Amino acid sequence: MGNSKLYKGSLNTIILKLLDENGKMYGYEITQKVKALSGGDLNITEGALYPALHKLEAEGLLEVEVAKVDNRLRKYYKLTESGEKETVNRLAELEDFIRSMQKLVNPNWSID
Amino acid sequence: MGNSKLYKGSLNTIILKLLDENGKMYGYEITQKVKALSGGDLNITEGALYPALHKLEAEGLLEVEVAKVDNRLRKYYKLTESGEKETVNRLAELEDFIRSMQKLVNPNWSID
DNA sequence: TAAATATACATAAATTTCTTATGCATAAAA
DNA sequence: TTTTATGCATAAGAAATTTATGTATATTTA
Repeated sequence: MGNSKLYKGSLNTIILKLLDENGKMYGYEITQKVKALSGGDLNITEGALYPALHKLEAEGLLEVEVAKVDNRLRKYYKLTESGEKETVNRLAELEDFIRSMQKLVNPNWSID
Repeated sequence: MGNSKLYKGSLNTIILKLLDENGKMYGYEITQKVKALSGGDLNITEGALYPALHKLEAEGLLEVEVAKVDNRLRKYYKLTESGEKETVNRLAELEDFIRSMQKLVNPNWSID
């Protein structure tokens, strides 16, 4: 990411969850969505995003569908069945992480 | 860490906050404290902890005091003045991260 | 009492994940 | 017509970690 607001490892979880919500998305679309949802706060760099997408695909969590729109290439990614299961795990891990951090660094925080 | 529950970058924040709460701690004590507070969920590996402590010290955020207890060496770390200020910043960043993840992956979570 | 575990530090090699810097190409806007 | 936006990609380097060791003393267990 362009700034220091995200912890390493969280990018994959973001990608998986966005795909889970939106069915299918292409790389550039993901960067814009993250920027929009975070109010311009978070910038996913291409150097981080594309390798991450390729790796998730190599792991069998995503599958690709190439399309040509306005004479420009797009690679639509969507979750595989295995990817959907893994998304559930990753989100649970994120919740665990947040709860752990809550206990460790701030007993005043909590998750609803 | 020995598990996949922690996002990279969070270790420093954990160390700073624990020292802020407990005044002074030594490395092994930190690993045990994290294990206890997380219910055995989180394991800080020595390979991650000691280099992190050395780096925080080199940055001037921690200072060391060596002690010998039961004929065994202990290195007590505590926050410097600069370390106390930085702890506030790191905790704020962690809050920002959690709020960002909340918006991105689960609109149902919130921080009190 | 010998062996295993706990306490306590440390570092080095490899891996993962990210940033920064490029590169290519087309479309739209200034 | 030059800049910005759209859209992909990779390579070099940095940062934080894992995994694998190494050393040493104290305590527990078989």
